[in-house]
Amino acid sequence: MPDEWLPQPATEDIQLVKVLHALGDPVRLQLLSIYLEGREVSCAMEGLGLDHLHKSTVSHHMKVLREAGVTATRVAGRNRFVRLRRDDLDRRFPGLLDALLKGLEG
Amino acid sequence: MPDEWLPQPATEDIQLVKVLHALGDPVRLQLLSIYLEGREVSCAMEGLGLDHLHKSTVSHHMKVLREAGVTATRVAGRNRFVRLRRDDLDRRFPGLLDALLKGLEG
DNA sequence: CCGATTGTTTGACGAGTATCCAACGATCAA
DNA sequence: TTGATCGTTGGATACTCGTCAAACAATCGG
Repeated sequence: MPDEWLPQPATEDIQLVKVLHALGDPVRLQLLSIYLEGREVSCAMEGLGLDHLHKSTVSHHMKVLREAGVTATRVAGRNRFVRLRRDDLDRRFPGLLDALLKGLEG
Repeated sequence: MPDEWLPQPATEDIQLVKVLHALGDPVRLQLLSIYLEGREVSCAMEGLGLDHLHKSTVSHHMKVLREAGVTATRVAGRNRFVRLRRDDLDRRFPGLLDALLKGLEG
């Protein structure tokens, strides 16, 4: 059985204001910095700096990022592997992710 | 008497998460697109696409942008002239404003 | 001085949101 | 099948936020 993907907006439907709103939160910006490392991340991974939050809270933030078009989620068994929609975002908002990456480092 | 400026965070104190939060609102993103044109804008200017909002609401949004470090406000008589802190933002988050400008056009 | 203009402040209200907890469904392992 | 794991969903709660309205302060023009 092939992998399934959770619903997400089409590339051309990604709206800047929703992306900015999604990223204008400390927890979700922390998630972004994790995703920017390029790994596919599972929800319950530890050591992400989110251990102080309930799992349902993290799940909520991941949903916000997905619905804003920032991330894509692949369902494989019990696990959901989340990754950045880097190509889509780079095409839609060129330079934005690069600038955010720099800003998160500095 | 020289111009006065409303209080604003120092360049090195501008935080990415606060900038993104400030811009993650339709009205404030509209204000940004106006400021990006480079003009100094007075609060009660008409034809900015904000005629549907109460003046106190616009004032509130302008305050949010200033406290996030996005704009600077110069007080001259009854008027407050708001401009982008382009140099500060470019130094702190290189490429961010350029990417936003592109994203607002497209 | 007086009235009009410009913008802020305060309070109020409704909507949205971040968080936790408990319960649940689905999946995997033994 | 049984139990454990992964993540979502719903309710509850407290907090934030966007908006308007009214009052206010400061300024400018006559």
